[in-house]
Amino acid sequence: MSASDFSQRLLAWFDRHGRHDLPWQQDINPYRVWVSEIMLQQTQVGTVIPYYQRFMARFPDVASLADAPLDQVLHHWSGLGYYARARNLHKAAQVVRDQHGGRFPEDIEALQSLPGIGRSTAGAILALACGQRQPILDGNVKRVLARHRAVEGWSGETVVLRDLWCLAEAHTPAERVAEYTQAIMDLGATVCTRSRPACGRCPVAEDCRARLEGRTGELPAPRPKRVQPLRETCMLMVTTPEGVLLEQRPARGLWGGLWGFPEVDDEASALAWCRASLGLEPQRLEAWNPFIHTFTHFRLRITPLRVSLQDPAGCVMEAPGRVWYNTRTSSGLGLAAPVAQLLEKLDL
DNA sequence: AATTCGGGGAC
DNA sequence: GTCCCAGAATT
Repeated sequence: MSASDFSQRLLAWFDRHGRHDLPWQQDINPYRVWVSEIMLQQTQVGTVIPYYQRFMARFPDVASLADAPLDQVLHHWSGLGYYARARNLHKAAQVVRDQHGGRFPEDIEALQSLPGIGRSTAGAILALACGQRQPILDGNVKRVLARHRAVEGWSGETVVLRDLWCLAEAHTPAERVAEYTQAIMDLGATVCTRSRPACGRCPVAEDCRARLEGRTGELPAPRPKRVQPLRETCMLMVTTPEGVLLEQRPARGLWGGLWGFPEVDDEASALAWCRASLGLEPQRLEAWNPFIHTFTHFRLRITPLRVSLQDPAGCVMEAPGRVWYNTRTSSGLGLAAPVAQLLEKLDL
């Protein structure tokens, strides 16, 4: 069975059963495809759609994104996770503005040199928005190809990834490449699903090795398990009539560039923090129930500690990277999910 | 080559 | 609860 036959069957299937009404499939241009691809990295379509619509309403083109403050970009990203994506998106928009005359480079190498754009995202932009024959290799394509050709091993291993890229390259057609690219992703998302694939509706089932060998349940191979470490932190919620204290986190690392509560190790450190950073001795420290926040690679046990200051006189209010957050006056800040959660409960 | 980046949907 | 999603950058 030839590669061209594979793409032909996918295209015929796509015409009838593919998705044609996703937001980023309307008014297609490199910018709109780019933003969608970044948001969709490690994030499901259903989660992305409302974020995408808000983001495009506020930043309709690359110029508006490049000219916007990073805080606003992070604000529109709040809750989506992987915040380096938003920082890179903003930075890349400025590179496009300053070094490419405000137009997206249509060259795979130039595209890949932009922050946040790797091989698959560059290929997706050029295939979907420019009609260039470029392969992609996202989670959907990996799953479809690994099953169809019975590729053994986890795609996190270099050799497996190399094999999958070769297959992706070989299967990508010269004609109708944009539709093919959408087709193989749609197939992975709606038919060749991770669990219980609908092989009865698959256009390439007849020569799918995983199906023929009854191995759809074991291909593609899952990533090896690892025990998730448990870390602990206390989030200090200092409230005054003016609002609650938030600090901006360092640009790099976890929740980079977002605003959050000051974090300390324990209650003793909390008292020390108040003395050192606010210049006062808190009368009362109210510990809320701890809760667990789960990340991809560890779990975080968060103990909220509330310090209520009725009269903040004598307190150090102003400092760089510090705001007194209040739902009436503060908005447009990027907040990590558990911080947003706690702010809701504080009900300022 | 292995680790680090979030949050939520699906099961 | 587990797994992983339209991955890329960093070490």
